[in-house]
Amino acid sequence: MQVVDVKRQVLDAALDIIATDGPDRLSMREVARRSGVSHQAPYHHFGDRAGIFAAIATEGFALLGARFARVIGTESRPARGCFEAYVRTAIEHPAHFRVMFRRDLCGLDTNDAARLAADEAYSELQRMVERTIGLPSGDRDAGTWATLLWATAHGLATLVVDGPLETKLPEGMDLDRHIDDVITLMTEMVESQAARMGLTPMH
Amino acid sequence: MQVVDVKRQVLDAALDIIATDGPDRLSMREVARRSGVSHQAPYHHFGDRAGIFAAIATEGFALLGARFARVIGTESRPARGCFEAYVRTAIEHPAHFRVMFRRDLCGLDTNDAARLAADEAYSELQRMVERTIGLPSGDRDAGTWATLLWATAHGLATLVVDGPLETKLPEGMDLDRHIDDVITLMTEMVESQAARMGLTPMH
DNA sequence: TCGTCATACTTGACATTGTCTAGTAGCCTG
DNA sequence: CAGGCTACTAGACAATGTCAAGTATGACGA
Repeated sequence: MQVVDVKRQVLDAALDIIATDGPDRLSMREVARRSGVSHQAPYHHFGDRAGIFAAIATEGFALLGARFARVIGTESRPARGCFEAYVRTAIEHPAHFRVMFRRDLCGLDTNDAARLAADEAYSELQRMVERTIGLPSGDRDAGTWATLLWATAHGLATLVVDGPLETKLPEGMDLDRHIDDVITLMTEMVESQAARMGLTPMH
Repeated sequence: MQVVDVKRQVLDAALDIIATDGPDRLSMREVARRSGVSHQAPYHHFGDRAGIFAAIATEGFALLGARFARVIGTESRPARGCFEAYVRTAIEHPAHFRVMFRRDLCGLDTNDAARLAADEAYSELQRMVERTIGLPSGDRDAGTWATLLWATAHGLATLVVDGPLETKLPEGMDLDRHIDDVITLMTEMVESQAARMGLTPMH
């Protein structure tokens, strides 16, 4: 029996480094040092550097997917819920978010677990879009809508997490409020455009 | 007189590495090797690793700014032109784009030249938004619109350049065509929403 | 013509890194 | 108690970012 869960501890140390210094500054030896184990212990659990990032990405996609699932169950306006889930996950778990879409870091092309988790979250997203827009997934336009909503949510989350938005904020303006305004505007547009196109989103 | 412009050559070698292997795999010694100079020559021109990234970011923002300026002069529907300029710059200069918004890489907070170029491009973007939406820059909503359009363009460009979009494409669908569809949909929505709000975008 | 000074490099050294190889200590199963 | 598995530790290696110190070349003022 182990006194502590080394694997979890290594992961948390990694998340800590990523959150403060960025993923590029993460070194295997540093996480080992912070976890109080030898410089090879992390390799045992994660294989290599990319393995740690893959594990973090997997965890991140699980968080996002769970949030989506919750929204589908409760939210009366899925478009709003969709945006909020995406952006809030990014804000609450910036270290995860910074890694999740970086294929170069976590070897998303070769790591099956990470790709599977990403696919899972994307399916959830697509289901949200179908609900929001009222188009069957087979429809050609469904893909266009999905990409548009995904791009907006992803762009907003990226701009917030990476920082450029904060510096461009009109003075005296609260960031959370601003994000809320943007989401509201987009939601309004999406809903009335869908209505104009004769689609029947479930409210 | 130098036979070749070492600085330019180093920059091109760096761009080449970034485009094929990603920014994280860029090593100072490798660019030096490819440029046929000593491992310290790049340091002379760029100070440190972040200096190379900052130079690339500066170049990227200049490219983007120039494209924006051109659109403002010619395009009759600025919203469309804005999106296309952003996304096409990203597609045509993926190595630049991958670096431009990575503060952690290029030390955007400390490097004045890079920040200046970014601000310049952002001002251009803001001017585009004002033209598109027909709101004076002082208006509280102008900031909301600016962020929304920026986020959508940025998200779309990111999803394209980083790859996830291509793998999620409906089968038999052309990527360029798909991007065009997404931009068309968003442009339509933006224009009719602006009209509904009683704004007078210049066409 | 000479000394000075800046520019554009080169060479050498050092600590730190990712990762390979080779262990070892404890536990479970037969 | 033998054999094998898990969870590590220890040592070594090439490659990296960067500091420090050198050198060659050209411009410029006295």
